[in-house]
Amino acid sequence: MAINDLSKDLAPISSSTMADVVEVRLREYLKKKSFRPGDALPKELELAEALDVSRNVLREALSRLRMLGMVETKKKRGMILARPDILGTFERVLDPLIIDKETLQDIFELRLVLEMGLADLLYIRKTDKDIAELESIAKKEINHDNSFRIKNEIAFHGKLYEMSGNNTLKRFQIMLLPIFDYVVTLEKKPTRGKVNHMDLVQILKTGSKDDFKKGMEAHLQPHFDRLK
Amino acid sequence: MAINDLSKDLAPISSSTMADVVEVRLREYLKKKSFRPGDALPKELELAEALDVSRNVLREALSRLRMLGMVETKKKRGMILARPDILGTFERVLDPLIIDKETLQDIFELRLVLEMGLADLLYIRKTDKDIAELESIAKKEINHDNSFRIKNEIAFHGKLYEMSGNNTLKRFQIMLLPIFDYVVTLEKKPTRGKVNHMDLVQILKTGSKDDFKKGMEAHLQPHFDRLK
DNA sequence: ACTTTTGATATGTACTACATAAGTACTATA
DNA sequence: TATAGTACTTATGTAGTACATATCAAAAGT
Repeated sequence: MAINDLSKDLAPISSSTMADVVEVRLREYLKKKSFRPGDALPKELELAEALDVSRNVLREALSRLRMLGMVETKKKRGMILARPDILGTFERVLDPLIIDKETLQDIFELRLVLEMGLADLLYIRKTDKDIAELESIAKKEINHDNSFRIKNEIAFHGKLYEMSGNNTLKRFQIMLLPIFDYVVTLEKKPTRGKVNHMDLVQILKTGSKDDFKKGMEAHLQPHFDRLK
Repeated sequence: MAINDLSKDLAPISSSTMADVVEVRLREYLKKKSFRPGDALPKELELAEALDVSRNVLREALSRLRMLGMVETKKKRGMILARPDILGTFERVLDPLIIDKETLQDIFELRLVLEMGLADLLYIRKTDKDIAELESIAKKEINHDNSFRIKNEIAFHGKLYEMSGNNTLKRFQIMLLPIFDYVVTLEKKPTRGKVNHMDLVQILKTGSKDDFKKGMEAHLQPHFDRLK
């Protein structure tokens, strides 16, 4: 970790290419001029000239901003500022095979934290219709083989996030899921909490928020037991 | 006219540029060949030729992967696969001024969820030393003006995340903080829960995990009250 | 007044050329 | 023989030119 910090502090000296600089400068420029989404930006040639770089370099920087969704370009109309999809960029680097072991573990824990903290939103926003849907999901997992149960596990918890009424949160957890599964399958022991999905549904129907928190804790207990 | 409208509806098919395609192809390629971080990649010219695009286009795509930290390049050595910093990319688009209102609200809630779910990790990993540090932070906020209290608020909750022993989580919340503050300051009413920081420290010292969860809930209650 | 055509223009793509840094091989000297 | 130094090679970084393509705008024709 100390090494990590060090490399972060010292790296930029050699690693700053023109495209890197231009990317930063452009970002500063967009912020400073406080463009609003939809506003038109100067032409490539004007920007390149103003920054005193080739159009090539400028386009490499623009390509990054385009990927992030910060700008959009059309053939004649030019460039306009756009709203980046904050999770879309995240998704691109979320590959279990690339992420280092510590971070994988961190993400595994992160999802546990989310799951545990979900109760408050749930009890503010849950509806009878939601609970009915959740119940039908939970019912399906009875009398099915293991591979089905995994899919259903995803559906169940996904529905929980959906019930939170927070779309960003839901998308976030969907992205985290492969990582979570990856870590879970690394440890081969099949985990089964004392509280199952149907129990949780029952609590949601008639129980208090505290009941649900305790239920979820019991449901996830096998995962927590592995932490140290 | 109907045909015209139709073509408008169907247009987006061709809206991907070469750089977009190459970016995807490269990512697939890296995945398929299951390169490990540190492995050397083919030269730009070879890649460009294989993909049948100009070096320009290839470099625009590479520029994106470089930004994400997926590849690193050195002058003669060529390119190597690297570990992307999954949060670094996130940070780039996390600007309250760009994000739309709904997402801002989502992120606000996301942080509340994290905060509420933190207890389990905390009670697995907290140490006396941590608690002592947390207490000293909490003590400082007595007899100070409001601007100081905000800074201290950040320090206190930051320390909580640190105590979770999850570095990714801590960095994540640091990035979320400006958004959180932004939303909080939008609603001008100064919020103050029934449980303050010193109370939370006391609970951490002598109370149970459940006590802490209830304490945190009371601490954040003013925020939850605003949700609907 | 409406449609068609034409022209202007900004981005997308390709190609060339050279600078620069970094590895490699070869040579000279102790 | 070992070492240091030098020249060469090579891959990326940057600049510049040229042309394709799509789209907006205005002129032209009905």
